[in-house]
Amino acid sequence: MPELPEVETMRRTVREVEGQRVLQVRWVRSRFRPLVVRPHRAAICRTLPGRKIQQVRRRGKYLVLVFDDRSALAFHPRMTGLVLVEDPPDWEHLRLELRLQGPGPRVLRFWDRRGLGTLELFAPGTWETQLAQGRLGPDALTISLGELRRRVGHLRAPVKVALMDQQRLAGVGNLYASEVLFQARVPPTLPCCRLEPHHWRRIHRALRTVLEEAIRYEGSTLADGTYRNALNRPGSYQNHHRVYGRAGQPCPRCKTPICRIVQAQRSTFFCPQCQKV
DNA sequence: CCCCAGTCCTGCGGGC
DNA sequence: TGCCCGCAGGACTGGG
Repeated sequence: MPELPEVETMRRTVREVEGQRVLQVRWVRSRFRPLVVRPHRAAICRTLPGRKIQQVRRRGKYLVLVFDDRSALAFHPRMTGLVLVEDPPDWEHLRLELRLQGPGPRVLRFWDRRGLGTLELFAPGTWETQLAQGRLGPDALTISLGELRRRVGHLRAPVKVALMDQQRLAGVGNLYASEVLFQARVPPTLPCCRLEPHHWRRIHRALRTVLEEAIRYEGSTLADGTYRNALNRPGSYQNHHRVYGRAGQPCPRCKTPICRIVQAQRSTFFCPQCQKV
């Protein structure tokens, strides 16, 4: 579930590790399948100890620790992963601890209940070309209108499905795709290539307003309670969702019941009245 | 290039 | 009470 607003909130709350030095890498064994690590654990154990954490960055849904030798460690939380400097929700799903030295937090943890999250080490000076430019599209928070149209405007895919393609624009997942399209008053099923310029202007504006609003509320913590920022605090944007998870409830704009449909095997929520062509 | 279905994983809640 | 099943979905894979 962590999408751009949740990972950005993680970044802001984990920034106090900047300037700290890594003392030790500790892989936590459990009954669950081991954490997926690229290229492999030995490389991380060899590289990290002694390195100073220079910056904590975010790109799309990835959180990136950039070290003093320009090597970088990217956390990808996927569905249930958390990066924490406080105690985790439980101890049995703790996957990794970095022991830290310095005036700030003593430890940085990666916790993941479902184990879909990944960890990836990048050689010095390579993370931006490999991850940020290679694998991901421009960040959804800062993408320009022209770039948005150039990257998705020609597709026959439904606009909601296209907005979630991380190679085209990075950071929007299932929850915020529905919220953005409601805010933009664009039907989620409309093929990208049938959208008009005014649709793209509204989508571009809604990307900024919805994602920034969600960041202000520190992201969404759904009913399962999983999502927490690095200080183990839940978000509150779930109290401001207009359509996500609200099937059958009245649209906040026109009171028409919100619809739920399935697109690309995922739930989409929208208002059939407000979101018309 | 494009698009779709299947897969990974764990916890939870409904049905019986 | 216990068990089975479906569901949640990000990103990757393989097929057409």
